[in-house]
Amino acid sequence: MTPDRAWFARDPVVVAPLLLGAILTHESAEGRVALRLTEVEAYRGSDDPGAHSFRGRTARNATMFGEAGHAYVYFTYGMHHALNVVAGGEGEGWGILLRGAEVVEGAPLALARRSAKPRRSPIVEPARGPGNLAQALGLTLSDDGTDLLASPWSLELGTPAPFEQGPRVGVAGPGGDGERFPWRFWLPGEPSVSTYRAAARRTRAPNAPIS
DNA sequence: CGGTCGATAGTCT
DNA sequence: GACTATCGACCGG
Repeated sequence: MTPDRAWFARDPVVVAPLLLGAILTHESAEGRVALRLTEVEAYRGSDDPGAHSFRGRTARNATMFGEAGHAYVYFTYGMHHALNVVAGGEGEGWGILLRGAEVVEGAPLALARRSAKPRRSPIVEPARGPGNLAQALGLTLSDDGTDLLASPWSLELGTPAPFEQGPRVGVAGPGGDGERFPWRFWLPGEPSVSTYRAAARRTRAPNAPIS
């Protein structure tokens, strides 16, 4: 089944696990890449300190406050893009971060799109982690706002499967008081699911050299 | 394994 | 000026 816009216009905590196993396909002049989603995270708005939309609409997160089913693509850490599907009603700022997927078609293209070529071991999971998933699709900020329910995208839900859930990766929230919600969902036993990491350390050691 | 750290630049205070 | 919805390398056990 191909979900419509109303399907996404719901609470992302409900929608996110339903996306597990879905096939998301992207077609471009370079070729086609199809992903089977294995790991996602739900983000809400004013009640979710871990969400980009927590403090309201800004230029960067504006897409999150728009129509459900569109892509919220952001750039972070000075080098990585990430892909979200906007969920809920307009103005709520809800979304679902796509964190991991099995590349079921177009693996050579997905690997060729990687900027950093492997130094040690060959890449076995081209779309493990949100940065790598976005890179496998060749996404940039120019893709922010694109409609995932229209060409060149297509989406087909999988059959419901058992999933697991736990705290979101790298989320601390303003104030650094840690993750509050178990809104990360994944398919157990999938190699394209990233390993858990808590939010990065926030304080530098006192007397650290300024170099 | 698990912990730690550098890269690198946009965003927000 | 600090932080970041990350990644991969490196190091110690």
